[in-house]
Amino acid sequence: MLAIGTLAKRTGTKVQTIRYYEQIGLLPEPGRTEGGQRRYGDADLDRLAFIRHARQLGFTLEAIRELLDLSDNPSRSCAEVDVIAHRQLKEVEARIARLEALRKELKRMLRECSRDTVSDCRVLEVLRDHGACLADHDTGA
Amino acid sequence: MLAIGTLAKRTGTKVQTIRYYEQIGLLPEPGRTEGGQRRYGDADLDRLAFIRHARQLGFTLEAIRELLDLSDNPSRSCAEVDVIAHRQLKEVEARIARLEALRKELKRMLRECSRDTVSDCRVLEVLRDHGACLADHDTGA
DNA sequence: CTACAAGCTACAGTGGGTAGAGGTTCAAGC
DNA sequence: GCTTGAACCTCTACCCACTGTAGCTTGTAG
Repeated sequence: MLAIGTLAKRTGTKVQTIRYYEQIGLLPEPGRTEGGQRRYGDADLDRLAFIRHARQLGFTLEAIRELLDLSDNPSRSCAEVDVIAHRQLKEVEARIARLEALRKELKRMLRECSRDTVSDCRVLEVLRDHGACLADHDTGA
Repeated sequence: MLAIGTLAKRTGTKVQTIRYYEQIGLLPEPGRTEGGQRRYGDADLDRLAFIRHARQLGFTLEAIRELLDLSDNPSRSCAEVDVIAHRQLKEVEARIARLEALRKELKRMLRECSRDTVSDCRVLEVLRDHGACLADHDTGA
């Protein structure tokens, strides 16, 4: 049986984060020593490793909750997992597209900057006047 | 003079967000009607437009605060603005790189999925076992 | 003059944790 | 068996950048 600190080290998680996952019901309540300290088994280790890995791939805790539910029911269709992973892929791709647009505009701003005084700084000018901006980020909320 | 709702519409900002910006000192306290309602002028409109545009480019409110300070002192060196914009560019590029790695791994997972039952789902398998993962995301905290 | 949209303040909640205060327990060394 | 101190416990508050709600007041069009 592992103490919380050992589990933390093994999975590269902060101790507080483990308690947080327990609090929101992502990890089951573990057994306790007589003194009230948490003790974990191998199943907990696996589950936490799964969570951390999914987090590293950018899945939200809600998505991870779904994945864990599916994982606990081995007979259910893999298609449901597929849907979640696809959704995540789409989101990652959307974020990349958005960031690429930002990158482009930032580079353009910097390239055109005369590097003199603020009064004729191209960067500030672009920020002031959206019309001078070529990026296709939306002006709406 | 504009009421807060009009200013909100003109800049594509939520009313609450404008009040929030005032609260944290990003927008100056505007004049008020006798009844206590905020009224804004053109300077406020420009300042808020600047803030929103910088937000769309991913600048943090702290960075925007710095940019606004610089913008208010036209004689200062443009180089300081340059530093902030460069910092932002680096951050955007780092985030893109990270997301590209995630995208690659997600695609690989999905490509290899047999689409049968959960018990032999490749996606879950990869999540379970980091060793099966090719992505170079760090395993540490 | 009345209706009601739009404004006001104050506070709570979001996601995904992180940090600290103040107290208790475990395990190793003597 | 006793002491020490690292690691544990709970509880609360904080981070960013907002967003939403409750309960009330003000402005304006008809």
